[in-house]
Amino acid sequence: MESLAWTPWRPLRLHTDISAEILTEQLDGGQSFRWAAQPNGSWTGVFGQTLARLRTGKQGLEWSAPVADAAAEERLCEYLDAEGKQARLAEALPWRSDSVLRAAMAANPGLRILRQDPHETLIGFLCSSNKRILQIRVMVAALASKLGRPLGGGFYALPTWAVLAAADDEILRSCSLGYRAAYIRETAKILKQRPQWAADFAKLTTPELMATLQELPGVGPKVAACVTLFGFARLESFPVDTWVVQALSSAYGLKGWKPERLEEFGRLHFGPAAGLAQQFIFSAARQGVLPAAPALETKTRPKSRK
DNA sequence: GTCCAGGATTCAG
DNA sequence: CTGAATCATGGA
Repeated sequence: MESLAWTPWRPLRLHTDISAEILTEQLDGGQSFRWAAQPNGSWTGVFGQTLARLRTGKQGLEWSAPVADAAAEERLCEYLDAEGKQARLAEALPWRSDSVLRAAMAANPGLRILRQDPHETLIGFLCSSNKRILQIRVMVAALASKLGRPLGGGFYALPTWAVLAAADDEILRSCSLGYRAAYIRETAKILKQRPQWAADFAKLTTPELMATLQELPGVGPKVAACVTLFGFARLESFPVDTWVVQALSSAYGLKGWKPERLEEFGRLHFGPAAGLAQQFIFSAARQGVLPAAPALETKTRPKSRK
């Protein structure tokens, strides 16, 4: 393996500083599947064509990148919302009147949506159906290392649609994709014909973008919502997965609601940054720190405790 | 061996 | 149209 020259660690000034725990939640909490924790506690990952390292030090967030990549810092600032666009959106969420959201935000203060590349987001969530986050990361890592462009140090960018469309069946199968291999393959066949797909899609309104994404094989309502949220920075998009269904059912008392109706509830209740609220609730639910529904709304005896 | 996983698609009613 | 079965794979 070729050795790679890294820049020294340097501070990355964020509008809202984040702790080591929040950094972990952002990089490894199901938004991106491209970051790996190193033994020394730092993170190494790829976003777009950029390879970088991140860690939290005494001065706050610190970064390092291959010395050859002069644009890495600027890309990291965009990726991590260093400017703080989401701080204002988070403040405007209805946490004052919503104790569940307030608890979820308090559990992960400063948590933000990563500003990801559409291509990597679509590949990641095409792999996501019926899989755990850890396994999705393994699948995506295999696609990168077997078919992607080397970035040095044993790291790889994700393969292009053209490469994926032409990839040998054995290679795809060896990535543990299961039935999702067909999703990747068929979507690749379509998108390799239009290299400007991401720029074209970015011009669409969010409802149009959602509908257009769902024309792709393997993209349903939830995957489309994740791609619009994480890959196209549509903060109003509200993905409803199994965790959100469970969380809205138990914490908001919306029992038996179907995903489509829960998505509408999320967008109406949380507003322009519903996707950011969703990420707080998703993370809190996975961490098991989401409060239960108020006793008034539960029909069973309110006093039964374990 | 059984069950389930940041769901989507296909099929039955 | 809605709801259930099916999909391939790995880990608990």
